[in-house]
Parts: sequence; structure tokens; C-alpha cells
Amino acid sequence: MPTFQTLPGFREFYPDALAQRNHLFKVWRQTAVTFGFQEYDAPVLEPLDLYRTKSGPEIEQQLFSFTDKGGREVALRPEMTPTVCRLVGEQAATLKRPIKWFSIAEFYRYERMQKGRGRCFFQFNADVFGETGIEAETELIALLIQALCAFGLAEPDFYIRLSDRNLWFYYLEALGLDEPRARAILGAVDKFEKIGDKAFEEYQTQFGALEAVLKERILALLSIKSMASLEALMAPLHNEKVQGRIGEWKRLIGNLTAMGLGGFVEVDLGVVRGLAYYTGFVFEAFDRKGELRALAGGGRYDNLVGKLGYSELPAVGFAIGDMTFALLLEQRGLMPSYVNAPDVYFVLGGEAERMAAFPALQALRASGIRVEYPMRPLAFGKQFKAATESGARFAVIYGQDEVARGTAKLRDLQSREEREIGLGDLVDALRSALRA
RNA sequence: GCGACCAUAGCUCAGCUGGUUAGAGCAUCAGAUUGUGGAUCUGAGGGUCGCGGGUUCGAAUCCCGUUGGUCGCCCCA
Repeated sequence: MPTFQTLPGFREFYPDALAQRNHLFKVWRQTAVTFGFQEYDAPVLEPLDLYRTKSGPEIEQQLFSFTDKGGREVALRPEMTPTVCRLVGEQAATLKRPIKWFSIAEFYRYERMQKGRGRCFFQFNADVFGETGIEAETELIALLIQALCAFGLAEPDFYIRLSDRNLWFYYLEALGLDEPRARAILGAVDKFEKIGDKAFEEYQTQFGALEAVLKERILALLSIKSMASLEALMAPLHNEKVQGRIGEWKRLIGNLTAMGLGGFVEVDLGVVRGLAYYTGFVFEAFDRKGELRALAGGGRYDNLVGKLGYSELPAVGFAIGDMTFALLLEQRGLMPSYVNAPDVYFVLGGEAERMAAFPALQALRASGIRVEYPMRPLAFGKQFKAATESGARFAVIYGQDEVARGTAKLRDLQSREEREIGLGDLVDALRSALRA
């Protein structure tokens, strides 16, 4: 007997698990729609070059890629951003601005498995194209927060760390660092949270010792946790670019505060999101307890559409992954356990009663009521047990006596009350009973 | 790519320093029970002890390898 295992890192969704997954998708979809986002989808398989162009050749290590029978180098998509940029880039001339799109899709990465990370996963992606101002960030951060709150999560559960690559560059420039040095510092900043002072070693081997005063100023910005202290740190610089950027910060935080979302957002310049394609504000969502990896991440990427060969188009986007998010919902007891329950369970006396019940069974199902019945002849006792275990609200009993009278009994399985109903009135009776 | 730990029934696990035919609970199915319930009782099915090799009179148990899982590191788009 051959034994086939699921491929490493891949997941099967048995009915209970799929019900939970569907719950996530449904709430995400509803939330995105209320924010005026439109849903799209795209191929799972893309040209390998799409990712090489975006992320560099080393990305191939992390991809499920192969050569197809036509000799094309292809890859299962590891993320949605390049794809959505391609879609938007193709039609940019005709799309009304702002372009607000979302998707819920599966992605594949050839990686080692860890808690909250597998080789296949789903992401809720949302992007705004064609908007250079912080209104786009406002819209997306608000959507991100709501996409988590819609499950019952609140301020004690998660928060958004807000950072800004532009502010970092302007700040470092004001401190006298050229761009290569500034980039190296950002690399160190990204690692500082994890490895501390060691993070600066690479900078120092490349550019020589980092002045103590300078390092102090960098660590000062890293430790900022509020808008007020951010302003206080920046004011003495008297730098026009920095002050302009601080103005943007105040407007963005002001917008979110006016929406009542200020409590979710923390100033935290420690978030740089790698050396990715981000060009401005970047943000990540974390659980407050700090037990899980990032729930979501996003930011502005104004150059990517152009980099893929289309006209420049400013963009902001984020993605929420399903794995870490599901872990958080479970931790907080917010993952509903679905009972796959019918509305009505038919209890059938015998073959004659079964035939008598089938017209109503089909009529009820056709009218959208979910009806279950035993496929094999069963004792009444067994049928009632099955009806109860199914989770149905009502049982309809087709016994010999009732059918002879042209009726069936409608039994409320919670209250255990029964009434006899003419077969012709059954559909209407059940409809109104289920509404109650 | 690197490291640690783990692998016995569908699930959770027991199985002593190696010793007859590998067990329990839960779950499933059946019977008690052909006109009224989530209970109870009885019974059944379900295992190449992840796989392969080695040591031994004898291996679920010890050793090596391998596959898979969990959790870290690297990476995280």
C-alpha cells in the first residue's frame, strides 16, 4: 500500500479548519468592501523574472520555481505586490483614481517552517495606487486596524508600529551622513532590536568608527515612542526637510486619532522593513504581548510600478497573513468553532414515510432551508439522537399515523414542543419558525 | 543552509534496566432500543510502534541512517 505524505509545510483543510479559514476571509472581505476597496485575483503561477526584477536574483532560493514544458521559467507567487503592480500598471491609464484594490489569495515560499510560518499561506492584501499624500496611508492603516478589530480584537490585543524611511534619511542627512552611510545605518537599525550594539559592526567595518555623539542621536530616534517626543527631538535641527516630514507625521496621526484609532498606533522608528522597496511610511501590526511574529506589514512603495516597466505610480499597501493571525485569534478565544448544523432534521418512520417526505424535503431545500435526513432506515430513537447531535433547531417527524392523516409533526428540539402540521403548510410553517 | 527536541490507533498518551499475543481514554461503528433525545451499558473495527539498516537468543525500547513534525538561527518580500 503506497503512502503519500502531504508535502512539507503544506496544509490540508478538513471541514472544521476550512470553516475557520472561511470565517477569516469573509470578515476581511466585508471589511475591505466597507472601505470601498474592490476585489481582484490573478494567476498563482507567474514568470520568475517578475520576482527577480522586484527582489533580486537571490529571491529564487525562497521560491517554488521551475521550467514549464514550454521552456518558461515560472514561479508560484510568494506575494501579491509584484502581481498587483503589473495588473495596475497595464491599465493605469484607464483606471479611476484612487485605485483601491484588495485580494485574498494563497502564496508559496520555499522556506523552513516555524511557528506562524509555513510554505503555503493566505494573505489579505490591500493597496492604494495613485495617491501621493498621507491620505493613502490613513486609508490603509484604518483598514488594517478595522480588519483586525472586526474579529473582536481591541487595543489591548494589538498595535501598529509606525515608522518612516524618509524621516530616517532626512534625519541622517541632517546629521551629516551621505546616502551610502545612511543606508548602512538603516540596516543596523533594522537589526538593533534583536542583536543590540552588534548591529553597528557592519557599518563600522565599511565606513570606520561611528562617532559616539552620532550613535547617541541615532539611538535617541530609535527610542522615541510618541509624537511629542519626536517633535522635541527634531525641532533643534532646524532642518526644512525634517520639519516638512514631521508635518506629514502630524497629519497622518491626526487623521487616525480623529477616527478614534490613535490608541492603536505607536511611533516606533525601529521598524524599517528590511531593505525592501519601501519609500516612505512603513508599518507593522504586532500582538501586544509580543509572543507572535508580525501580524501584518506594509508601507509606501512609490517606485515599484515604474521599476516593473510601467509609468511611475505611487502606491501604499499592506498584507495580513492568515497563520499568525489565526494563532492570535485562538489565543484570545476569538476563533469561532463552527457547528456544521442543518436547520431541520427529518425523522422518517419507514420507506412509505420517506416517499411522503421527499416532496417537502426538496421544496424546503430549494427555498434555501438546510435539511438533513437519515440515508438509511433507523429506529426512531436513533433518529432523534442523530437530529439532536446534528445541531438542527427543528425535527420534522413523518410517522405512519401522521402521514395517514396527511400531516407531519414539527418538533422544536430545544423546547421539545411539538405540533402537527398539514403537509401542504410545512414549508411556510418552517420558514416562519426559523425566522423566530 | 544551521541547530535542538520529538515520532506508538483518527486524536491525546501509557508501555519499567530489551523479555509471551503492544494498551487506555476520547472519537467512530454496531447492539441493548422499529414512536421521541446530547446519558448509560455491552461489543467491534482500527497498529508493519514513521521508514531502512545494525546490535541481540529476543527490539516499540539500544545504536546508525533516513523521512516527517515542533521550535529556534539565517531569511522574512
